[in-house]
Amino acid sequence: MAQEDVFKKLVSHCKEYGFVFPSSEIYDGLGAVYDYGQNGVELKNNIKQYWWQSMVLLHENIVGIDSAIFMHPTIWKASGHVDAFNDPLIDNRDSKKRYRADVLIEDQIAKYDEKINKEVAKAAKRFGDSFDEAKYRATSPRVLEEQQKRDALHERYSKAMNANDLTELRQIILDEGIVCPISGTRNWTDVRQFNLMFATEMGSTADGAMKVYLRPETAQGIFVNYLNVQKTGRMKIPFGIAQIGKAFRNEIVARQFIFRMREFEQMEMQFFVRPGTELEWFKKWKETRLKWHEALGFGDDMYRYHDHEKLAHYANAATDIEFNMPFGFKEVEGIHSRTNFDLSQHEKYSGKSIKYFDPELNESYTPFVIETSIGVDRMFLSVLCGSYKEEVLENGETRVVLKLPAALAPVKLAVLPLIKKDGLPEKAREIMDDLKFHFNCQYDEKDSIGKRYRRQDAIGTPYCVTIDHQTLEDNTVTLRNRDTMEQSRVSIDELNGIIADKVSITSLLKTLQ
RNA sequence: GCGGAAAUAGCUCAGUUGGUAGAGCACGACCUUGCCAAGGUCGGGGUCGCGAGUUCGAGUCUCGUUUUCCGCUCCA
Repeated sequence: MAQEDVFKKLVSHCKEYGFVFPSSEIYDGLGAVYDYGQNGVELKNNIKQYWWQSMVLLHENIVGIDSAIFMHPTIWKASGHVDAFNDPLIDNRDSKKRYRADVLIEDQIAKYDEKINKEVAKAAKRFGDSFDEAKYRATSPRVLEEQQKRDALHERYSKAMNANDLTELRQIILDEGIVCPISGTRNWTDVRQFNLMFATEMGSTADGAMKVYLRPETAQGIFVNYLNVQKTGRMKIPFGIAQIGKAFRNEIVARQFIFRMREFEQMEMQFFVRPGTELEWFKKWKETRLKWHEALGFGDDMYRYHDHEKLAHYANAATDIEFNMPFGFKEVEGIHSRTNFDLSQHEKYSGKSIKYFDPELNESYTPFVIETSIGVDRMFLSVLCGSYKEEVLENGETRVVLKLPAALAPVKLAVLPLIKKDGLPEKAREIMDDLKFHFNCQYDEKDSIGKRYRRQDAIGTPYCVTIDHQTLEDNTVTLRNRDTMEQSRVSIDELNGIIADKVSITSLLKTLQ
């Protein structure tokens, strides 16, 4: 089966079995926004728990925070987010190329300047003047005409830019007869402002309301709090701060199911180190993070590093951990050496010193930062892609099974009375009432036993126990394994001991040590 | 954003030159059965994505629109 088909089936499977639903579906949906269903939320919570515990429990020098989604707007000026993504863009329908509208117009202004200079040069030659003299005295009708045109255009353009008038920008392009350098046509779309950040207003909208943004990344919440945490937690460098939270990006093109969403969740850890040691720590976190992924058991060949050659403005080293999705190797996690860019910027824009005093060196400095940043939703998708299997059984039938790592499975155990009479349901309920305190159990008495096993396979439940007539006599049940489909007879008293350890996050964490 | 394709029940799909909305699976109740998607009876569920237009009559034809998929483009 082609990989794309697998992906399509996986998307259907997610909806059919309560993992992921399109947002606002009964209103035709909302682009690139998805909701997690009853099984999806369990899987997602387990992923978050696995990450959080691997960071905060296993590292004495890493603590967590939970910062607000709204932050002071100047933070996004300091971080570079406001300037970096605020361009008016226009497309040419024939060449299908996209241009910055302001750049097109500025090029046009430059063309007028060229013309004017040419005319001036001619005049200079004619009258034996120097170029500057000629320019100063330029009075030829041609020069004046071009100058007027240029100045008019410049004024109109500045006005439009200041007013952020996109319709006017487009009109200027049309009026000036600007053509696409590739297609040579004037078949332009509307001008659109692409700002990556969602904005809203805080306070009364009547007047004096402050424009605030929904955070496009969680990292800044850590940076602006790092000194609070360091001081109140008596943290010594090197130390880290972890955070899980929602972030929002107004993506131009958001596709590929939950891979690129407009509202998404990040798990970020910013690690503060002494300047000069950052590349050592970068290397260490690269390795640590890959191990975390590999511990899930999907196979080490499903992952690879992708080192960045073109670095972001804040980084001096960067790599991605990619997972082999049905649509190719795709970034799931980024590990960046962010230098002291963010902290320095916040010092500059806030005017406050946020330097760390290093008691060992007896000096103050702005720490360097190693960031590990993973998309929860991408992680969720990679786990599902790695788990989704269609197996051909001995009898020739196919079963769909999610071979989820037991610690991540939404339901750990299904409790199934073989038939729904003769006191078997009552006995099953007794077992449920005992085990439900230890892990997530599901009771099912509907349909044949085989059908119920398959239903549990489809949501990735690692274990099923079946209560039969023998159970009433000797207090034993059959324990069925999802992956091997093998059954063994065990005592009810042993159940918790056998299952609890295998399905706990702790068991997964221990493999990291 | 551009181009192409698609949208009918929870899922997968059928629906003839325009003439009363269908199947399988899934779901609910009851009966039967009893360890890997069993059988029977009955039942619930769709203004055919949405909005116009043509027509006596539109799931079907036309236009618009929304959403999804595939390419391109974009993605500190």
